[in-house]
Amino acid sequence: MRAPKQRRTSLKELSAHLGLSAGTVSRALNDYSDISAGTRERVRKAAVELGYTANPLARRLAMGIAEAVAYLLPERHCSISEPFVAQLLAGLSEALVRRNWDLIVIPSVPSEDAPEMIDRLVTSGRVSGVVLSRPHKHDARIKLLQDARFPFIVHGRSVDHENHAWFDVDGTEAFVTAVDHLVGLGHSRIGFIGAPTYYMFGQMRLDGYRMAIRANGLPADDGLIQFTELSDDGGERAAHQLLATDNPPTALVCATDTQAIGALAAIRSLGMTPGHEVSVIGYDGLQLGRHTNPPLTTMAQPQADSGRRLGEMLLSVIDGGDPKDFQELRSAELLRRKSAGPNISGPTVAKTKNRRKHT
Amino acid sequence: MRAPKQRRTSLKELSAHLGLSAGTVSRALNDYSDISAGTRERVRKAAVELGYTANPLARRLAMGIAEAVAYLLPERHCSISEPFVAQLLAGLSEALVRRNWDLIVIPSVPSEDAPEMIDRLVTSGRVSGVVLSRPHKHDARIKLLQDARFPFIVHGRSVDHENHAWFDVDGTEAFVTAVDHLVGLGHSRIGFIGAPTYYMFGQMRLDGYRMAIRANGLPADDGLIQFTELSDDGGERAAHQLLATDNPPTALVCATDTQAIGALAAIRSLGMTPGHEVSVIGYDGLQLGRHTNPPLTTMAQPQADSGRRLGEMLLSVIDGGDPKDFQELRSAELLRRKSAGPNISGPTVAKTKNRRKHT
DNA sequence: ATTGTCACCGAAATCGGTTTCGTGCCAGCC
DNA sequence: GGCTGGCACGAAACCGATTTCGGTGACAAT
Repeated sequence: MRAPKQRRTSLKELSAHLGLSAGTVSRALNDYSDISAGTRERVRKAAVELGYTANPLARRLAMGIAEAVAYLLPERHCSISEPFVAQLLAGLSEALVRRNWDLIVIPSVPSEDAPEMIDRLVTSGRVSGVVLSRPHKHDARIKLLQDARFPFIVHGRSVDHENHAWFDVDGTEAFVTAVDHLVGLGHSRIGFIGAPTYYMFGQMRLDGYRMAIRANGLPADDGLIQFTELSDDGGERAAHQLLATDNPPTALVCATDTQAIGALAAIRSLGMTPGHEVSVIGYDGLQLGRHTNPPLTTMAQPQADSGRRLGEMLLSVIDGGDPKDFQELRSAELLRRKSAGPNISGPTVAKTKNRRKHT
Repeated sequence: MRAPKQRRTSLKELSAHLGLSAGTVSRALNDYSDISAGTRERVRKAAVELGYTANPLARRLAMGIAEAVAYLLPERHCSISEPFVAQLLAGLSEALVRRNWDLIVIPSVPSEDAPEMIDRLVTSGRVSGVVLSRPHKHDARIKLLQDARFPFIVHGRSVDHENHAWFDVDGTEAFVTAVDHLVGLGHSRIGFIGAPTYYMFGQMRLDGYRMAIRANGLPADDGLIQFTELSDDGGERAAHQLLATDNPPTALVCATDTQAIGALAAIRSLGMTPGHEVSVIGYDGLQLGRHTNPPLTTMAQPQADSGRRLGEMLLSVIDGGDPKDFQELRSAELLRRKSAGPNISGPTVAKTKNRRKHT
């Protein structure tokens, strides 16, 4: 009833206003060399006066460029890692907005539908690139995108990460650091609460744990390892399992902070004090960890600008860069709070010397 | 080097393959009545065989419909509420994908840039609707969208919510419930840790608190009210402030769960036990609250399907529905865990009878 | 046999841009 | 003066669809 929907000025109107042809105006605005400096400026001025900007839909169709990239939402049961999603999207969209590109969000689909989803994405022409996160070790989506020769970048890695662009934090290194820290505190029975190993990050964090256990000359005991879902509930259950054995660990490293928070609760519920009888180290660097009981020692990910970097790198790949040139590995760093303390139990190591389950 | 980029089949190719004109094929696929049933089926079949789907960019241009909506990311310092963003986006995109519409994410901008941002969104033609969240009481973006007569829906409300579509949880009611619960537990000095009141949700939760205080015949004491940022740090600081007075509250209600978690930490750091000496009720229903120390009693939001509802309602508005017909209010419900217990301190009420700070 | 109707489809305009190609004009040069 | 060569711009094709309009053939009516 009030102001009508703002009508945008079209190229045709602008060119009529200037007494020029549409093609000329278009070339003037796009810095073609066959336009005189005079008219170029005249066109520029008129464009801002009339508030002209090219209709993105028309331009995208004409140029055959989507000017948009897709972000594939992680699976729903990864939901606890969601605090990062918003940060990531903010960074991503900021990187894209500089080119006036759009970021479109694609809901996750059951893995059997992945081929169809990728195909739609690739052939529809809606997007010129894809960001995918939380990759599986053998991720069907990655293969499909590679086969289609479609630009993409992975937040994380896959077993085939030699051949694609990615941005990741070194989870293996982080768990070596975490275990080393606990060993330095006198712990020798260190449990591992892990994520499903079909996730690449789950595997790598496990690798780091195992490497560090061996490097420190500790016995490998699969009884100290529990895989569980990515939630506080999962962490709590796993911690209960590990602590209920006859020779329980004195320290736990967890694949995520939320699991670690569940582990803290489990320890308290057994009448023990986390960071005293049983130490806990998480992974993520959640802000919330500052106010858990006790404050959570954790491997903090440097992910302030990961979204922006992912965006920039993907744009480079879309521009024709070799994906192999865009692989970036960051390090997590130990954030010492209060949940990891010195081992106060006696030297139980000897007891376990020759004790091994499976294998 | 392997398979070339999948070329999509165009309408022209499909029509050539069929020996029909492009227009006819298009109308056949779009159920025009002037196409014989025979050819319609023939076209349908050929379309699936050749894997034809209309190029979205071309269709959008031709029809003048963006087939996409924008989600405006909340401001960065709202970051702690981010766990919800991913859920919301998942729901939203699922609602849109049924129509084959896209969800595009717009980074937040400083409020002085809001007019330009909204203008670009409205005139660019990239989107046919907007979802905005965490609205301010007087939100410039809302006014701009209204003036432009552009379809939008608000996740939350504004002072002008009579006149636009929205989806919200009743924060006022929730805080009445929370305060009533505490009063029922014998508390009479109940503190409030709030969000900035330029946010509509901040104001409404405060309103609920004040209403319930008055309704229970308790003295209004602004010394029991602290506004702070939406984080655990903010909650901790605010709780410290409130508990450091000579006549501290025996219970706290917090505008968000993260603030409440900070408050729990503050109480512990003062040597007291949350849920015993001082009770705490949060708001959100974060999963993590199950494993705080003690488990956090909270007003749980029913937001499993809020994203989907927002999407559906926005689509209805875009389809020409009256925004006033699409306003939906949900209720939060009290989730009793362990952080709110009976008042164990003496009847300190009398002492405060005539004590009032600021007015 | 001519006309009118209806069912069905082709041709062409359109959406709003980009890009290729061609052309008029003027300067330079022999 | 005529020829060449740029410079600067216009005309038109094109991107890949949708939609309007008009036309053809069959068939019934007169």
